[in-house]
Amino acid sequence: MARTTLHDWQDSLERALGLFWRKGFHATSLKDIEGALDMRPGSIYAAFGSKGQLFQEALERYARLALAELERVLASHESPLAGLAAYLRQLGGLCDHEAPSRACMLVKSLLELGEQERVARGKAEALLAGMETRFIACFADAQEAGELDPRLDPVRLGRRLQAEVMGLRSFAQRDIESAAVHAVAEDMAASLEALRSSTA
Amino acid sequence: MARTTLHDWQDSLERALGLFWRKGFHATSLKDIEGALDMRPGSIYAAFGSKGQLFQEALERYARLALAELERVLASHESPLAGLAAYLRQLGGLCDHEAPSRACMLVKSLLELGEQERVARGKAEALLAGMETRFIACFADAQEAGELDPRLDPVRLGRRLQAEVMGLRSFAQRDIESAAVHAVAEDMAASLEALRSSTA
DNA sequence: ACGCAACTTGAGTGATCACTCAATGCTACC
DNA sequence: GGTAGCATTGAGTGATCACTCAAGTTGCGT
Repeated sequence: MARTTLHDWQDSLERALGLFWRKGFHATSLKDIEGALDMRPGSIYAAFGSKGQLFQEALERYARLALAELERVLASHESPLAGLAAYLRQLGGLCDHEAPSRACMLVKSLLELGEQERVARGKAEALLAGMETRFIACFADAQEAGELDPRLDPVRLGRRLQAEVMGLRSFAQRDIESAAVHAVAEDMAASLEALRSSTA
Repeated sequence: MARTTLHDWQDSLERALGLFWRKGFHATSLKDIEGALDMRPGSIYAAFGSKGQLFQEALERYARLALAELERVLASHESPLAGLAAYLRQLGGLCDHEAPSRACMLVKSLLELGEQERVARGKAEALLAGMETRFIACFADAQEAGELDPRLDPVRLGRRLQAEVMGLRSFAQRDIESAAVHAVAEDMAASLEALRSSTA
């Protein structure tokens, strides 16, 4: 029939994700994307539609990976609270690994995008809501397991945890010693563990 | 001698601050600024030098106002810990007032600016460090007043508080019910108050 | 071997970007 | 009232923006 595609869609998306995560939406130009994907404008538009649509695909991929990582950490711990605490402690190591940015791409997008980019902004909001939902489910699970006082509100705890993660990762974006980030993460994790019922 | 200035420098800066706070650095164009200040490019450049310098002036003004507000709340409470808790609870009302943005402009800038805007980014970092310093001083004061266990580390507590404020305000930027933000703020404030020494 | 169709190219689109500067307007002083 | 001199104007600068499309390239079915 026809010529085979030269570029792998997933791989191109991965490269674009790195760019957008590091530089944000507005500061990333099509020139940057052309360079990172080694593609010319025509191919990019044929594959992804527009800069905005490419950004949205990148957002979704980011959120999928972030949720998968959370699931991985949760699965490797015996209880929901222990899993969440481990997740926080792992975030304490943000400064120690190379990544496009230490801040959460969803938060960066939430703070950067305005009315002009309504659709992408809405996507970021929805993906953050998804993370919140997962956090809430963890606390509900902890209650079912008798790990958490049943009088506490999982929704409230989930939202607080999301705010703490947002704050921790934004704090890590500062030009600061790795130890400071580890310490903040440790304190947050300890607070979480302090919720554990003494009867559990 | 000469013609008197038509525009008030402080007032112009205030308008620019509102724009930058709401839309961020990249999404704010000189056209936007011309409109908000009712000034033509020549006047803007004569008064502020460049878009980047105007942004930096706005950042500094923002930080000065934010610090002043913190001082105001602290002064109106009898103890450092009570003041900080009140500050957090006040942030819970972010959704209830009209403001350019519910998120902190320093955090928005920290997450948005890259290597291209190194100077402005550095300024945002320095101003955040100033806020951190003030938080730390509060905890040190609380220890001197016997309000806080002297074995705790004020630096560590100050950083954790900054991360929580960053997170709370970023969370408030979500399209969410005001009550949810109030609840997160209340929980953070309660955690802070739980630090109070039983002997105080 | 060939021709079609899908993929890729890259010069070019108009719009908008931050910014400049010669001309003009205005006021304070003489 | 004249004028010295700063404030202001706004059309215009080259660069860059996101994006298009006709032409070229290539692999697959026949």
